[in-house]
Amino acid sequence: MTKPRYHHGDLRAGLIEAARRLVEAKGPERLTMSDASRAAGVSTAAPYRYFADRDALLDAVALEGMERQRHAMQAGGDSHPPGSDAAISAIGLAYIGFATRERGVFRLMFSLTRTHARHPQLLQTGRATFGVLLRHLAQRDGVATDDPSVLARGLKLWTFVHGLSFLLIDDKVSAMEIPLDLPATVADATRRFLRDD
Amino acid sequence: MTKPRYHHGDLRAGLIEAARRLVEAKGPERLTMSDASRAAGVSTAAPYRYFADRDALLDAVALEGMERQRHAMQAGGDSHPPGSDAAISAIGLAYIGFATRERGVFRLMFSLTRTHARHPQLLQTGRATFGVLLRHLAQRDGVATDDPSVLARGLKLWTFVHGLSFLLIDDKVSAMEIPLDLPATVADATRRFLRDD
DNA sequence: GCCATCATGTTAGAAGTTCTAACATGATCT
DNA sequence: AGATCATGTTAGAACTTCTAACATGATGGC
Repeated sequence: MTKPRYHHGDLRAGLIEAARRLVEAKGPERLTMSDASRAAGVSTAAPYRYFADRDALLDAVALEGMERQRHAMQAGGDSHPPGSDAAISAIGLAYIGFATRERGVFRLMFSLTRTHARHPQLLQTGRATFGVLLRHLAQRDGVATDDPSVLARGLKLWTFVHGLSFLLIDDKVSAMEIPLDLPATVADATRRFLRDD
Repeated sequence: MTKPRYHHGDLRAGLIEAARRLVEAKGPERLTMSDASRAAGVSTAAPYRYFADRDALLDAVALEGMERQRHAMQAGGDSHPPGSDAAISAIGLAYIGFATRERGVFRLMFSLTRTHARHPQLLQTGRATFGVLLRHLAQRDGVATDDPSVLARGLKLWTFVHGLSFLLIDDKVSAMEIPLDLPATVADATRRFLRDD
C-alpha cells in the first residue's frame, strides 16, 4: 500500500485523468472540482495551482480527448490504401467510434462555446484532426489539402459523421426505432459524397 | 408603469420565456434559477412552484424550442410540392436555420442526457419533428412512414443537417476556413442521399 | 550534512448556487 | 365579508467555486 504523501507526484495529470473519468460517468456539466479533487486524493483548493478555474480543467480534458480521437482516426486511415474509399470510411468510423465509446468527453469537446479565443491550442488540435481527413481526400485527387473541392468534400463527410455521432450518443437512433448498420451507413455516405456527379 | 403585483399572472410562461432568453444569451449551462427568477421579477424560490428543479425548467425551454423548430420545418416543407427534393431540402434548411438562430436552445435540446426516461413528452415531440421529414420521404416513394428505406433515408438526411447545425453553431466551419454555400450544400446532400444507386 | 527557499500542498472562509420549510398575501367563491 | 387555498416571500441548510493565508517537504548551495 502506498503511503499518503503530501506531494502528489503529478497532480496535473492525475486531475485530468480523474476529471475524464467523472465526465464520462456523470456528464461534463455534472463535474465538480470537489469531486475531481476527491478522486485525485487532494483538497479542493489544490487544483487551482494547475487550472485557473473549472473551465480550464475541462479544456484540458477536452484537449486530451481530441488528441486520442485524432490518433484513432489516423490509425483507421493508415490501415487502408491512402486516399481510398476504405481509408476515408475507416476515418469516419473511428470518429464515430470514439464518440460512442466516450460520450461524455466527446460531448465536452463540442460544448466549449467560444473556447477558441480562450484557448488557441484547442483550435490547433481541431485543425490537426480535420487534417487527417483532408490529407486522404487531397491524395485521392492529387491536389493540395486546402483545395476548395477537398474542403467542400471534407466538410460534408465531417458533417455526416459528426451528426451521426451526436444522434447515436443522444440515443436518437434508438428512440426513433431506426435500424442501423453503422459501417454500411458510413461507407454508403462516403461513396455518395465522393462520387463526381 | 405597471404596479408590482404579488401575483405574477402567468409565472410559468414568464419563467420559460426568461429562461429561454438567458439560455440564448449565456448558454444553457450558465443559466441559474436566480437569474431566471430575477428576470421574471420574482423571488428565487417562486419557480419551484412550477418546476421541480432547474433541469425541469430547462426541459420546458427545450420542449418549447422543439415545437418551434418543428413548425419551421413544417412551413418549409409546405412551401414546396409534397415529397419533392425542394421540400426535403427546405425542411433541412429550416432545421439548420433554427439551430443557427437559436444556438443556445438548440444546444439545450440535444444536451438533455437520458431525459426521455424522465420526460416522455420530449420523446414524443422529437418523434413528431422527425415525422415531418418522414412524411415527405414516404410520399415521395408512395410507401408508409415506417418503411425501412424511408427510415434509412430519413436518418441520413437528419444526420447531415444535424451535423451541419452543430458544426455551424460551434463555429467549426469558420474555424477551419471552409467556404460554404449553405442552401447549395443542403440541396446537394439531399440529392445525393435520395438517388437510388 | 544542514538549512534556506520555494513549489506544492492544506485549512478557512467569502460569495454564490439549488432547493426546502415555514410564513404571507390576495384572488375567488359562497 | 370572510374563509380558503393557490401563489408568492423570507430564512436557511447544504452545496458549489475560488481566494488568502499558512504548512510541508523536495531541492540545491554551502
